[in-house]
Amino acid sequence: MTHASEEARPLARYISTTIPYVNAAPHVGFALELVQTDSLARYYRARGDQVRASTGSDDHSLKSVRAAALTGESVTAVVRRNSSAFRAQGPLLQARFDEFISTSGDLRHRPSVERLFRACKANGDLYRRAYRAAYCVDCEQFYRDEELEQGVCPEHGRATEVLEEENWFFRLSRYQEKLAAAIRSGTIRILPAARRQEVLSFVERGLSDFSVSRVASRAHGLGIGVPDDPSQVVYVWFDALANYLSVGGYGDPSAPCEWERVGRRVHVLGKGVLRFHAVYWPAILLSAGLPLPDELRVHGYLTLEGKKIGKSAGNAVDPRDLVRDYGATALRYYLLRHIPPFKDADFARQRLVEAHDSELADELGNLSLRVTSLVQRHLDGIAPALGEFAEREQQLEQIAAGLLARLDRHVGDHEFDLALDAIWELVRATNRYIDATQPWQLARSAITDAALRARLASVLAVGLAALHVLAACLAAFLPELAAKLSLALGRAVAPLALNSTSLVWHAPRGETLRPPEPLVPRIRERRSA
RNA sequence: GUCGGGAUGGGGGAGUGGUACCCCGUCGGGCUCAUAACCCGAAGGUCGCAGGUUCGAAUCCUGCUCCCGACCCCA
Repeated sequence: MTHASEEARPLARYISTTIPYVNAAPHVGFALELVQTDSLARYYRARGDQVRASTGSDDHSLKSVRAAALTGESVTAVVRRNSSAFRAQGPLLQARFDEFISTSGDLRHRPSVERLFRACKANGDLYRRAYRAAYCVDCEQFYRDEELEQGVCPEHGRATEVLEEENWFFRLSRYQEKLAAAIRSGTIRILPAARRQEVLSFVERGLSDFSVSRVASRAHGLGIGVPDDPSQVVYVWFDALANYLSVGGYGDPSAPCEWERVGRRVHVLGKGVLRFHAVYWPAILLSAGLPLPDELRVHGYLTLEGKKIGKSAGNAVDPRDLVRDYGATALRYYLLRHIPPFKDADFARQRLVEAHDSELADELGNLSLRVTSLVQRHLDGIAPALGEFAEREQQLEQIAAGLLARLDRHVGDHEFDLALDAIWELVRATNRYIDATQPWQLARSAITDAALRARLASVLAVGLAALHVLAACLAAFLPELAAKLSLALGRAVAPLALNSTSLVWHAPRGETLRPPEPLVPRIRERRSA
């Protein structure tokens, strides 16, 4: 056995969320992105890939300055508080990230931004240019003429003044052809296809250079200084996008960073920041001589009970409240199965509760309980071995065995709703199988009939095998529930590997089941008559 | 204004050429192992409107109506 080749498996996937501004606490919209991204990461880990999943916070936005001004806090206090609130989102939602990049707090970030800036500059893509535009002192930002109402700031209704300053600009125009080609060819795969078209037509309409720095004196101490030009700070978007490099150690030039080594680079993002990820970011990477992202998965936005959500709109619901009221599993389930992955949709608590109760509790939870109860009562709680497969068993086996290919396809296409639909076909088929075989009837005659006794054991073994398959499949999406199901079936941990969904593969092995109890208690008790 | 998305039975969603599908809800039945859960069946849709292509369209084309979004920022 050679020693040198015994390296760790190569990193197959880097998967990221965007890093949100921290001018306010997190809301459900970002929870959607976290849960989608986490499910993706967990799924590929279960399939045997080495995965690095990252999230973080963008601490250098001037919006935080305004948020602080409103409450009278210091900017650093606002940033620190909200950044840690975002950091807590992962554990809250059972979303497991390997990295959390805080752009102000993570020591790897600044050198990464600096190196990226220098790389673009060395390639001749950064230049200084005068910028002259209307400026609102209250907003502390520039406006284009068409955004103003007769020279008056739309936010504050006060007259703007014309200001001129020098900024660094990025030669985006130079990359138009390469970007168009990369997007058209699928080198950068953009999901859904409609978003790809959108970006493509934007690129083909012509790209103009964009500013990548601001005057430092107006930055309120936020941001990263432009290398060799202390009068400027790096523009917040250039800064924020670089977080995807910081994760992999790009700031340290002594070794190739992960971004360069990883098999696939996958970004999950909201439609509002598509342009930054599909145009500016790839152009910056091209300039710096770094590989392009491989996939951009663009989700839609949520409304909340029909109303627009916004960190600034004030109606944001704290995901902590949702988890407190319904549990992380219910929230994840609703977001994954009932929010279409790419489209705008309405988040409605009532539908969350209905989905949880009828699908998780009634269909899946009850299935688990009825099977384990039968095993407990008639087989002393010891999982029996599989017997001969007749037609019914073969039908169920077919559904189970075909599941993995469907999951691969749907997760590959970011269709979490369809992935869960596919899993639920097995849930429903297994309920039907139990109804059709009527193990409780078999048990009645089994006392005197050895053949029926064997048949009973076999039926319940099939039921248990199906539950094991379900636990394995659900681990990526509902990790806590999957673990609980595994435990109920007598296996200590949730299955990590998802190599097969065949019932035979997952056949019980004599485990001693736990005393049966409801797997998923209903949120809303249904008690009538 | 420019660009884009959507309109499917009471509610929410699938469905890009071949008898319209899933979940909830409603009604009826079965079962009784189970969280009054599970299973079966039924009612309910001219798939926004009008044309067109086609042997055949929710699905392709044209026009129209309505809703929403993006174009400054936003997950």
